[in-house]
Amino acid sequence: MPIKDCHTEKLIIDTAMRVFFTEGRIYATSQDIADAAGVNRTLINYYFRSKKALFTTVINTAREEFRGNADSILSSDLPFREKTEKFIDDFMNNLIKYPYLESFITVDIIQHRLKKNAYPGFSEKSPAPIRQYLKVIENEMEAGRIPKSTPVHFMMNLFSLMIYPLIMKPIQMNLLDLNETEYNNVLNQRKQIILDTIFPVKSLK
Amino acid sequence: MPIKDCHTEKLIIDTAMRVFFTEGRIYATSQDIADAAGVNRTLINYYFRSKKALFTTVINTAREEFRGNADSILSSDLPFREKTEKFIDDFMNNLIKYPYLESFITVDIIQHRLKKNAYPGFSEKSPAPIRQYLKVIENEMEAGRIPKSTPVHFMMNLFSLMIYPLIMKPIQMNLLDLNETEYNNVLNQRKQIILDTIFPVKSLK
DNA sequence: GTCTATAGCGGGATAGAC
DNA sequence: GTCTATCCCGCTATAGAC
Repeated sequence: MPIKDCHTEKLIIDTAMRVFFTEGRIYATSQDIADAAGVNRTLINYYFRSKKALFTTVINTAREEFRGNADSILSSDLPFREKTEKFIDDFMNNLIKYPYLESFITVDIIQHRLKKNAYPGFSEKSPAPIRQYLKVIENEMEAGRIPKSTPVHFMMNLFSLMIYPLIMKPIQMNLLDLNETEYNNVLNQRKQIILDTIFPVKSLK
Repeated sequence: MPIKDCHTEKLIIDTAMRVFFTEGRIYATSQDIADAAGVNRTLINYYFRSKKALFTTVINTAREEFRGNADSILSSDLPFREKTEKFIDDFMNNLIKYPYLESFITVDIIQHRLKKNAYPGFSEKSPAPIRQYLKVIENEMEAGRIPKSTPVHFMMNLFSLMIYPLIMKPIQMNLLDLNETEYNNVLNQRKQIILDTIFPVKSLK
Protein backbone atom coordinates (compact mmCIF):
# COMPACT_ATOMS: atom_id res chain seq x y z
CA MET A 1 0.00 0.00 0.00
CA PRO A 2 2.68 2.59 0.77
CA ILE A 3 5.08 3.42 -2.09
CA LYS A 4 4.46 0.23 -4.06
CA ASP A 5 2.68 1.74 -7.04
CA CYS A 6 4.33 1.24 -10.43
CA HIS A 7 7.48 0.46 -8.48
CA THR A 8 6.50 -3.21 -8.11
CA GLU A 9 6.59 -3.87 -11.84
CA LYS A 10 10.19 -2.69 -12.08
CA LEU A 11 11.09 -4.67 -8.97
CA ILE A 12 9.82 -7.87 -10.57
CA ILE A 13 11.70 -7.21 -13.80
CA ASP A 14 14.96 -6.44 -12.02
CA THR A 15 14.63 -9.51 -9.82
CA ALA A 16 13.80 -11.79 -12.74
CA MET A 17 16.82 -10.54 -14.66
CA ARG A 18 19.05 -11.19 -11.66
CA VAL A 19 17.66 -14.68 -11.00
CA PHE A 20 17.76 -15.73 -14.65
CA PHE A 21 20.71 -13.95 -16.20
CA THR A 22 23.02 -13.26 -13.27
CA GLU A 23 22.43 -16.34 -11.12
CA GLY A 24 21.69 -18.68 -14.04
CA ARG A 25 18.74 -20.38 -12.33
CA ILE A 26 17.20 -21.79 -15.48
CA TYR A 27 14.52 -23.78 -13.64
CA ALA A 28 13.35 -20.84 -11.54
CA THR A 29 9.55 -20.77 -11.19
CA SER A 30 7.24 -17.79 -10.81
CA GLN A 31 7.20 -18.53 -7.10
CA ASP A 32 11.01 -18.38 -7.00
CA ILE A 33 10.98 -14.98 -8.69
CA ALA A 34 8.24 -13.70 -6.41
CA ASP A 35 10.08 -14.93 -3.31
CA ALA A 36 13.32 -13.34 -4.45
CA ALA A 37 11.47 -10.07 -5.04
CA GLY A 38 9.53 -10.33 -1.79
CA VAL A 39 6.15 -9.95 -3.48
CA ASN A 40 3.07 -12.12 -3.88
CA ARG A 41 3.26 -14.57 -6.74
CA THR A 42 -0.01 -13.46 -8.33
CA LEU A 43 1.44 -10.02 -8.99
CA ILE A 44 3.55 -11.54 -11.74
CA ASN A 45 0.41 -12.48 -13.60
CA TYR A 46 -1.21 -9.19 -12.78
CA TYR A 47 1.63 -7.21 -14.37
CA PHE A 48 2.78 -9.57 -17.09
CA ARG A 49 -0.22 -11.80 -17.97
CA SER A 50 1.95 -14.95 -17.95
CA LYS A 51 5.36 -16.24 -17.00
CA LYS A 52 6.31 -16.51 -20.67
CA ALA A 53 5.42 -12.84 -21.19
CA LEU A 54 7.61 -11.82 -18.25
CA PHE A 55 10.42 -13.86 -19.72
CA THR A 56 10.09 -12.18 -23.11
CA THR A 57 10.09 -8.78 -21.43
CA VAL A 58 13.27 -9.39 -19.47
CA ILE A 59 15.11 -10.93 -22.42
CA ASN A 60 14.32 -7.94 -24.59
CA THR A 61 15.20 -5.49 -21.82
CA ALA A 62 18.57 -7.14 -21.30
CA ARG A 63 19.31 -7.34 -25.02
CA GLU A 64 18.65 -3.64 -25.49
CA GLU A 65 20.85 -2.85 -22.51
CA PHE A 66 23.61 -4.94 -24.09
CA ARG A 67 23.34 -3.44 -27.53
CA GLY A 68 23.29 0.11 -26.28
CA ASN A 69 26.97 1.02 -26.39
CA ALA A 70 28.14 -1.87 -28.53
CA ASP A 71 26.59 -0.57 -31.72
CA SER A 72 27.95 2.95 -31.33
CA ILE A 73 31.44 1.63 -30.54
CA LEU A 74 31.46 -0.62 -33.60
CA SER A 75 30.08 2.15 -35.81
CA SER A 76 32.60 4.74 -34.61
CA ASP A 77 35.64 5.71 -36.67
CA LEU A 78 38.19 4.62 -34.07
CA PRO A 79 41.24 2.71 -35.32
CA PHE A 80 40.69 -1.07 -35.38
CA ARG A 81 42.71 -1.96 -32.31
CA GLU A 82 41.25 0.80 -30.13
CA LYS A 83 37.74 -0.02 -31.32
CA THR A 84 38.21 -3.68 -30.48
CA GLU A 85 39.64 -2.78 -27.09
CA LYS A 86 36.63 -0.62 -26.23
CA PHE A 87 34.25 -3.28 -27.51
CA ILE A 88 35.85 -5.93 -25.29
CA ASP A 89 35.74 -3.61 -22.29
CA ASP A 90 32.07 -2.77 -22.81
CA PHE A 91 31.02 -6.33 -23.59
CA MET A 92 32.83 -7.81 -20.59
CA ASN A 93 31.26 -5.26 -18.25
CA ASN A 94 27.82 -6.30 -19.48
CA LEU A 95 28.75 -9.97 -19.26
CA ILE A 96 29.71 -9.69 -15.63
CA LYS A 97 26.25 -8.29 -14.95
CA TYR A 98 24.37 -10.95 -16.97
CA PRO A 99 26.69 -13.92 -17.54
CA TYR A 100 23.85 -16.31 -18.41
CA LEU A 101 21.86 -14.13 -20.79
CA GLU A 102 23.22 -15.77 -23.92
CA SER A 103 22.69 -19.24 -22.51
CA PHE A 104 19.04 -18.40 -21.91
CA ILE A 105 18.63 -17.11 -25.42
CA THR A 106 20.23 -20.24 -26.83
CA VAL A 107 18.03 -22.53 -24.75
CA ASP A 108 15.03 -20.49 -25.79
CA ILE A 109 15.86 -20.84 -29.48
CA ILE A 110 16.44 -24.59 -29.17
CA GLN A 111 13.15 -25.04 -27.35
CA HIS A 112 11.21 -23.08 -29.94
CA ARG A 113 12.79 -24.87 -32.87
CA LEU A 114 11.13 -28.07 -31.69
CA LYS A 115 7.66 -26.67 -32.22
CA LYS A 116 7.64 -24.01 -34.88
CA ASN A 117 9.83 -23.73 -37.93
CA ALA A 118 11.54 -20.56 -36.90
CA TYR A 119 11.85 -18.43 -33.81
CA PRO A 120 10.32 -15.02 -34.48
CA GLY A 121 12.39 -13.20 -31.84
CA PHE A 122 15.64 -13.92 -33.65
CA SER A 123 14.73 -14.16 -37.28
CA GLU A 124 16.29 -10.74 -37.96
CA LYS A 125 19.53 -10.58 -39.89
CA SER A 126 22.77 -9.79 -38.09
CA PRO A 127 22.94 -6.11 -37.09
CA ALA A 128 24.58 -3.66 -39.49
CA PRO A 129 27.42 -2.63 -37.12
CA ILE A 130 28.51 -6.25 -36.88
CA ARG A 131 28.51 -6.72 -40.66
CA GLN A 132 30.50 -3.52 -40.99
CA TYR A 133 33.01 -4.68 -38.36
CA LEU A 134 33.45 -8.00 -40.19
CA LYS A 135 34.52 -6.04 -43.27
CA VAL A 136 37.12 -4.12 -41.26
CA ILE A 137 38.52 -7.37 -39.87
CA GLU A 138 38.94 -8.66 -43.40
CA ASN A 139 40.96 -5.57 -44.33
CA GLU A 140 43.17 -5.95 -41.26
CA MET A 141 43.90 -9.57 -42.17
CA GLU A 142 44.77 -8.72 -45.74
CA ALA A 143 47.08 -5.99 -44.48
CA GLY A 144 48.78 -8.58 -42.24
CA ARG A 145 48.14 -6.66 -39.03
CA ILE A 146 46.33 -9.58 -37.38
CA PRO A 147 46.79 -13.34 -37.94
CA LYS A 148 45.21 -14.46 -41.18
CA SER A 149 42.10 -16.61 -40.87
CA THR A 150 38.58 -15.34 -41.62
CA PRO A 151 36.49 -12.58 -40.01
CA VAL A 152 34.02 -15.19 -38.78
CA HIS A 153 36.74 -17.07 -36.91
CA PHE A 154 38.08 -13.82 -35.49
CA MET A 155 34.64 -13.01 -34.07
CA MET A 156 34.14 -16.55 -32.80
CA ASN A 157 37.49 -16.40 -31.03
CA LEU A 158 36.62 -13.05 -29.52
CA PHE A 159 33.23 -14.08 -28.16
CA SER A 160 34.51 -17.46 -27.03
CA LEU A 161 37.34 -15.94 -25.01
CA MET A 162 35.03 -13.39 -23.39
CA ILE A 163 31.96 -15.46 -22.61
CA TYR A 164 32.94 -19.04 -21.90
CA PRO A 165 35.03 -18.55 -18.75
CA LEU A 166 32.10 -16.73 -17.14
CA ILE A 167 29.23 -19.07 -17.92
CA MET A 168 31.23 -22.21 -17.16
CA LYS A 169 32.62 -20.83 -13.92
CA PRO A 170 31.42 -23.72 -11.73
CA ILE A 171 32.94 -26.46 -13.84
CA GLN A 172 36.14 -24.54 -14.57
CA MET A 173 36.69 -23.79 -10.89
CA ASN A 174 36.72 -27.53 -10.29
CA LEU A 175 38.85 -28.41 -13.30
CA LEU A 176 41.49 -25.78 -12.58
CA ASP A 177 41.32 -26.20 -8.81
CA LEU A 178 40.45 -22.58 -8.00
CA ASN A 179 38.21 -21.24 -5.25
CA GLU A 180 35.71 -18.42 -5.74
CA THR A 181 38.14 -15.60 -4.92
CA GLU A 182 40.93 -17.00 -7.06
CA TYR A 183 38.60 -17.51 -10.00
CA ASN A 184 37.27 -13.95 -9.77
CA ASN A 185 40.84 -12.64 -9.75
CA VAL A 186 41.54 -14.62 -12.91
CA LEU A 187 38.41 -13.23 -14.56
CA ASN A 188 39.58 -9.69 -13.83
CA GLN A 189 42.72 -10.36 -15.84
CA ARG A 190 40.81 -11.65 -18.86
CA LYS A 191 40.43 -8.34 -20.74
CA GLN A 192 44.20 -8.00 -21.10
CA ILE A 193 44.72 -11.70 -21.84
CA ILE A 194 42.10 -11.59 -24.58
CA LEU A 195 43.74 -8.58 -26.19
CA ASP A 196 47.12 -10.34 -26.13
CA THR A 197 45.56 -13.42 -27.72
CA ILE A 198 43.69 -11.55 -30.42
CA PHE A 199 46.68 -9.29 -31.14
CA PRO A 200 49.60 -11.64 -30.47
CA VAL A 201 52.96 -10.14 -29.55
CA LYS A 202 55.92 -11.37 -31.59
CA SER A 203 58.51 -12.25 -28.97
CA LEU A 204 58.47 -16.03 -29.34
CA LYS A 205 61.41 -18.26 -30.11
CA MET B 1 8.47 -59.31 -26.04
CA PRO B 2 10.87 -60.30 -28.86
CA ILE B 3 14.49 -59.13 -28.44
CA LYS B 4 13.76 -56.34 -25.95
CA ASP B 5 15.40 -57.81 -22.89
CA CYS B 6 18.26 -55.86 -21.34
CA HIS B 7 18.44 -53.97 -24.64
CA THR B 8 15.80 -51.46 -23.49
CA GLU B 9 17.92 -50.10 -20.67
CA LYS B 10 20.73 -49.22 -23.07
CA LEU B 11 18.22 -47.74 -25.52
CA ILE B 12 16.91 -45.38 -22.84
CA ILE B 13 20.41 -44.33 -21.81
CA ASP B 14 21.50 -43.68 -25.40
CA THR B 15 18.34 -41.73 -26.15
CA ALA B 16 18.59 -39.64 -22.97
CA MET B 17 22.20 -38.75 -23.79
CA ARG B 18 21.21 -37.70 -27.28
CA VAL B 19 18.23 -35.62 -26.14
CA PHE B 20 20.11 -33.94 -23.30
CA PHE B 21 23.71 -33.62 -24.42
CA THR B 22 23.49 -33.61 -28.22
CA GLU B 23 20.21 -31.78 -28.78
CA GLY B 24 20.47 -29.63 -25.67
CA ARG B 25 16.82 -30.03 -24.69
CA ILE B 26 17.23 -28.97 -21.10
CA TYR B 27 13.51 -29.04 -20.31
CA ALA B 28 12.98 -32.55 -21.69
CA THR B 29 10.61 -34.60 -19.50
CA SER B 30 10.53 -38.33 -18.89
CA GLN B 31 7.76 -38.48 -21.45
CA ASP B 32 9.96 -36.72 -24.00
CA ILE B 33 12.77 -39.23 -23.46
CA ALA B 34 10.36 -42.16 -23.65
CA ASP B 35 8.80 -40.84 -26.86
CA ALA B 36 12.21 -40.29 -28.44
CA ALA B 37 13.19 -43.83 -27.50
CA GLY B 38 9.84 -45.29 -28.58
CA VAL B 39 9.20 -46.96 -25.23
CA ASN B 40 6.60 -46.62 -22.51
CA ARG B 41 7.32 -43.89 -19.99
CA THR B 42 7.05 -46.14 -16.94
CA LEU B 43 10.02 -48.16 -18.15
CA ILE B 44 12.25 -45.27 -17.16
CA ASN B 45 11.17 -45.72 -13.58
CA TYR B 46 11.40 -49.49 -13.85
CA TYR B 47 15.04 -49.32 -14.91
CA PHE B 48 16.25 -46.20 -13.14
CA ARG B 49 13.93 -45.70 -10.12
CA SER B 50 13.59 -41.96 -10.86
CA LYS B 51 14.29 -39.34 -13.48
CA LYS B 52 17.05 -37.91 -11.34
CA ALA B 53 18.73 -41.31 -11.15
CA LEU B 54 18.61 -41.65 -14.93
CA PHE B 55 20.13 -38.22 -15.23
CA THR B 56 22.98 -39.08 -12.88
CA THR B 57 23.63 -42.27 -14.82
CA VAL B 58 23.87 -40.54 -18.19
CA ILE B 59 26.05 -37.71 -16.87
CA ASN B 60 28.51 -40.17 -15.39
CA THR B 61 28.47 -42.33 -18.51
CA ALA B 62 29.24 -39.36 -20.72
CA ARG B 63 31.94 -38.03 -18.40
CA GLU B 64 33.74 -41.38 -18.40
CA GLU B 65 33.47 -41.53 -22.18
CA PHE B 66 35.01 -38.04 -22.37
CA ARG B 67 37.83 -38.72 -19.96
CA GLY B 68 38.77 -41.99 -21.60
CA ASN B 69 41.44 -40.85 -24.06
CA ALA B 70 42.04 -37.38 -22.63
CA ASP B 71 43.85 -38.61 -19.53
CA SER B 72 46.16 -40.93 -21.44
CA ILE B 73 46.98 -38.22 -23.97
CA LEU B 74 47.83 -35.69 -21.27
CA SER B 75 49.86 -38.25 -19.32
CA SER B 76 51.83 -39.38 -22.36
CA ASP B 77 55.40 -38.25 -23.01
CA LEU B 78 54.65 -36.58 -26.33
CA PRO B 79 56.22 -33.16 -26.97
CA PHE B 80 54.04 -30.27 -25.80
CA ARG B 81 52.76 -29.14 -29.18
CA GLU B 82 51.92 -32.64 -30.41
CA LYS B 83 50.27 -33.49 -27.12
CA THR B 84 48.13 -30.36 -27.27
CA GLU B 85 47.23 -31.09 -30.89
CA LYS B 86 46.07 -34.61 -30.03
CA PHE B 87 44.16 -33.32 -27.02
CA ILE B 88 42.30 -30.77 -29.13
CA ASP B 89 41.49 -33.37 -31.75
CA ASP B 90 40.14 -35.83 -29.20
CA PHE B 91 38.24 -33.22 -27.21
CA MET B 92 36.59 -31.69 -30.27
CA ASN B 93 35.48 -35.10 -31.52
CA ASN B 94 33.77 -35.73 -28.19
CA LEU B 95 32.30 -32.23 -28.19
CA ILE B 96 30.65 -32.75 -31.53
CA LYS B 97 28.96 -35.82 -30.08
CA TYR B 98 27.83 -34.11 -26.83
CA PRO B 99 28.01 -30.32 -27.28
CA TYR B 100 25.73 -29.58 -24.31
CA LEU B 101 27.21 -31.94 -21.74
CA GLU B 102 29.15 -29.22 -19.95
CA SER B 103 26.17 -26.89 -19.96
CA PHE B 104 24.12 -29.56 -18.21
CA ILE B 105 26.81 -30.12 -15.63
CA THR B 106 27.01 -26.39 -14.97
CA VAL B 107 23.25 -26.04 -14.60
CA ASP B 108 23.25 -29.06 -12.33
CA ILE B 109 25.93 -27.57 -10.09
CA ILE B 110 24.12 -24.22 -9.90
CA GLN B 111 20.85 -25.92 -9.00
CA HIS B 112 22.45 -27.98 -6.26
CA ARG B 113 24.28 -25.03 -4.77
CA LEU B 114 20.92 -23.48 -3.93
CA LYS B 115 19.97 -26.33 -1.62
CA LYS B 116 23.04 -28.02 -0.20
CA ASN B 117 26.41 -26.53 0.57
CA ALA B 118 28.33 -28.49 -2.02
CA TYR B 119 27.58 -30.81 -4.88
CA PRO B 120 28.91 -34.27 -4.11
CA GLY B 121 29.42 -35.27 -7.75
CA PHE B 122 31.99 -32.56 -8.32
CA SER B 123 33.68 -32.06 -5.00
CA GLU B 124 36.75 -33.98 -6.21
CA LYS B 125 39.93 -32.10 -6.92
CA SER B 126 41.03 -31.50 -10.50
CA PRO B 127 42.35 -34.70 -12.10
CA ALA B 128 46.07 -35.41 -11.87
CA PRO B 129 46.73 -35.34 -15.65
CA ILE B 130 45.36 -31.78 -15.78
CA ARG B 131 47.54 -30.61 -12.90
CA GLN B 132 50.52 -32.22 -14.59
CA TYR B 133 49.69 -30.53 -17.89
CA LEU B 134 49.43 -27.14 -16.15
CA LYS B 135 53.01 -27.60 -14.96
CA VAL B 136 54.19 -28.31 -18.50
CA ILE B 137 52.47 -25.16 -19.77
CA GLU B 138 54.32 -23.14 -17.15
CA ASN B 139 57.64 -24.50 -18.41
CA GLU B 140 56.74 -23.69 -22.02
CA MET B 141 55.91 -20.12 -21.06
CA GLU B 142 59.13 -19.66 -19.16
CA ALA B 143 61.04 -21.03 -22.14
CA GLY B 144 59.24 -18.46 -24.33
CA ARG B 145 57.81 -21.05 -26.71
CA ILE B 146 54.22 -19.88 -26.15
CA PRO B 147 52.94 -16.39 -25.27
CA LYS B 148 53.53 -15.57 -21.62
CA SER B 149 50.45 -15.40 -19.40
CA THR B 150 49.56 -18.10 -16.85
CA PRO B 151 48.73 -21.81 -17.28
CA VAL B 152 45.19 -21.14 -16.06
CA HIS B 153 44.61 -18.57 -18.80
CA PHE B 154 46.11 -20.89 -21.39
CA MET B 155 43.65 -23.61 -20.40
CA MET B 156 40.74 -21.16 -20.29
CA ASN B 157 41.59 -19.97 -23.78
CA LEU B 158 41.84 -23.52 -25.03
CA PHE B 159 38.50 -24.67 -23.64
CA SER B 160 36.78 -21.43 -24.60
CA LEU B 161 37.88 -21.67 -28.21
CA MET B 162 36.81 -25.31 -28.47
CA ILE B 163 33.51 -25.31 -26.63
CA TYR B 164 31.79 -21.95 -27.05
CA PRO B 165 31.21 -21.97 -30.83
CA LEU B 166 29.43 -25.30 -30.50
CA ILE B 167 27.09 -24.64 -27.61
CA MET B 168 26.15 -21.16 -28.81
CA LYS B 169 25.57 -22.27 -32.38
CA PRO B 170 22.00 -20.91 -32.61
CA ILE B 171 22.87 -17.41 -31.46
CA GLN B 172 26.13 -17.24 -33.39
CA MET B 173 24.44 -18.36 -36.62
CA ASN B 174 22.20 -15.33 -36.28
CA LEU B 175 24.91 -12.88 -35.27
CA LEU B 176 27.30 -13.90 -38.03
CA ASP B 177 24.56 -14.41 -40.60
CA LEU B 178 25.37 -18.05 -41.41
CA ASN B 179 23.01 -20.87 -42.28
CA GLU B 180 23.32 -24.40 -40.91
CA THR B 181 25.61 -25.68 -43.65
CA GLU B 182 27.88 -22.66 -43.56
CA TYR B 183 28.18 -22.81 -39.79
CA ASN B 184 29.07 -26.51 -39.86
CA ASN B 185 31.78 -25.80 -42.41
CA VAL B 186 33.21 -23.15 -40.14
CA LEU B 187 33.16 -25.55 -37.19
CA ASN B 188 35.16 -28.08 -39.21
CA GLN B 189 37.93 -25.50 -39.60
CA ARG B 190 38.12 -24.78 -35.87
CA LYS B 191 40.79 -27.36 -34.93
CA GLN B 192 43.36 -25.64 -37.15
CA ILE B 193 42.25 -22.15 -36.16
CA ILE B 194 42.55 -22.99 -32.48
CA LEU B 195 46.06 -24.34 -32.98
CA ASP B 196 47.07 -21.16 -34.82
CA THR B 197 45.63 -19.04 -32.01
CA ILE B 198 47.25 -21.00 -29.19
CA PHE B 199 50.56 -21.22 -31.06
CA PRO B 200 50.61 -17.91 -32.94
CA VAL B 201 52.73 -17.66 -36.08
CA LYS B 202 55.13 -14.72 -36.22
CA SER B 203 54.46 -13.22 -39.62
CA LEU B 204 52.77 -10.01 -38.54
CA LYS B 205 53.83 -6.50 -39.43
C1' DG C 1 -2.74 -2.75 -6.38
C1' DT C 2 -2.44 -6.57 -3.42
C1' DC C 3 -4.08 -10.49 -1.24
C1' DT C 4 -6.57 -15.48 -0.52
C1' DA C 5 -8.64 -19.31 -2.53
C1' DT C 6 -9.10 -22.32 -6.01
C1' DA C 7 -9.26 -24.36 -10.56
C1' DG C 8 -6.62 -27.00 -13.91
C1' DC C 9 -2.85 -29.07 -15.99
C1' DG C 10 1.32 -31.70 -16.50
C1' DG C 11 5.01 -34.34 -14.85
C1' DG C 12 6.89 -37.98 -11.67
C1' DA C 13 6.14 -42.08 -9.48
C1' DT C 14 3.82 -46.51 -8.12
C1' DA C 15 0.40 -50.49 -8.01
C1' DG C 16 -1.11 -54.16 -10.31
C1' DA C 17 -2.61 -56.82 -14.53
C1' DC C 18 -0.59 -59.40 -18.21
C1' DG D 1 9.65 -56.81 -18.91
C1' DT D 2 5.99 -54.15 -20.42
C1' DC D 3 1.63 -52.04 -20.18
C1' DT D 4 -2.73 -49.43 -18.06
C1' DA D 5 -4.62 -46.96 -14.46
C1' DT D 6 -4.09 -44.01 -10.85
C1' DC D 7 -2.23 -41.03 -7.27
C1' DC D 8 0.17 -37.05 -5.85
C1' DC D 9 2.39 -32.87 -6.06
C1' DG D 10 3.97 -28.44 -7.81
C1' DC D 11 3.35 -24.88 -10.95
C1' DT D 12 0.51 -21.57 -13.76
C1' DA D 13 -3.28 -18.90 -14.01
C1' DT D 14 -7.61 -16.72 -12.61
C1' DA D 15 -11.67 -15.27 -9.79
C1' DG D 16 -12.96 -12.49 -6.34
C1' DA D 17 -12.47 -10.13 -1.67
C1' DC D 18 -10.29 -6.13 0.35
